[in-house]
Amino acid sequence: MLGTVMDDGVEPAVQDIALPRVLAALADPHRLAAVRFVARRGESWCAQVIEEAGLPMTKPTFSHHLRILREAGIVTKRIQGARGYMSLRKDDLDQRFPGLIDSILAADAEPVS
Amino acid sequence: MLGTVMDDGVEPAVQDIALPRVLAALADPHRLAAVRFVARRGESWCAQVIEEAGLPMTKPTFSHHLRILREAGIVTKRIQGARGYMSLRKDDLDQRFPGLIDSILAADAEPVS
DNA sequence: ATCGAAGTTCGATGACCATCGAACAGTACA
DNA sequence: TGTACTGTTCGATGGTCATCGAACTTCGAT
Repeated sequence: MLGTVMDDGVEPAVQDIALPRVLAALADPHRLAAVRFVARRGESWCAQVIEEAGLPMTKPTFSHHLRILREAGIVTKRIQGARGYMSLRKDDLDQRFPGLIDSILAADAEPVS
Repeated sequence: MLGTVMDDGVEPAVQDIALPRVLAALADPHRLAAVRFVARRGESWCAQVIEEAGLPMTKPTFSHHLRILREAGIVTKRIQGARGYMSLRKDDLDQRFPGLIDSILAADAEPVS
């Protein structure tokens, strides 16, 4: 059925992923760097992304960005123990917007300020 | 040479087109609708885009959006007579980010509010 | 139970942005 | 030479966003 929401109402279903929201989410260099990181390294937890991707921000700020990426339908979150693991929804994005994520990830990564 | 600016210093050279700026420019539904219009109809002047694309905004606001699209390297402007004609920089965008524009334009267009 | 670690939520703040009306600068035409 | 049209520039305004510190919750380990 259309319009179905996920468990906690944050992550949209595949058919509800909206292009402007995806583009807005990826337009932020820090969020783009985070997405690049999980695309290359696979499922990662928050502190790992912040540190190893070199994101110049605190945990509250990253939590804010994570929410935007989830609400856009770009990443999904899985909780295990005390950690929250995030991963790229590649199949869903490919189904909704074929070629979009690949062309974005193929672009040269700019250094995060 | 790298870093070269265009005639009026607004439109970037091909190698200076930056991905976050392109994504931010296309993240606005009104700008995306304008880009879709010129991609489908070819070179068009401002009043034509506003009216025929059904953009709910005044001329000053469209001029603002046009500037952002030009600064992002998405469209170019040509002045003839009293009119300013805008067109999509498809070849430059394809060279810089292969497949990006095609995947965006291939997505279903959402009605402009 | 206690302590530390992982993330989230909650204001608050400063910056940026979309929007408009008014005024302006060109161009075309009568 | 006016007159009408095209589009830009200039404040001003209301809204959204990225950022942080502080406080909180949950989990794991001691």
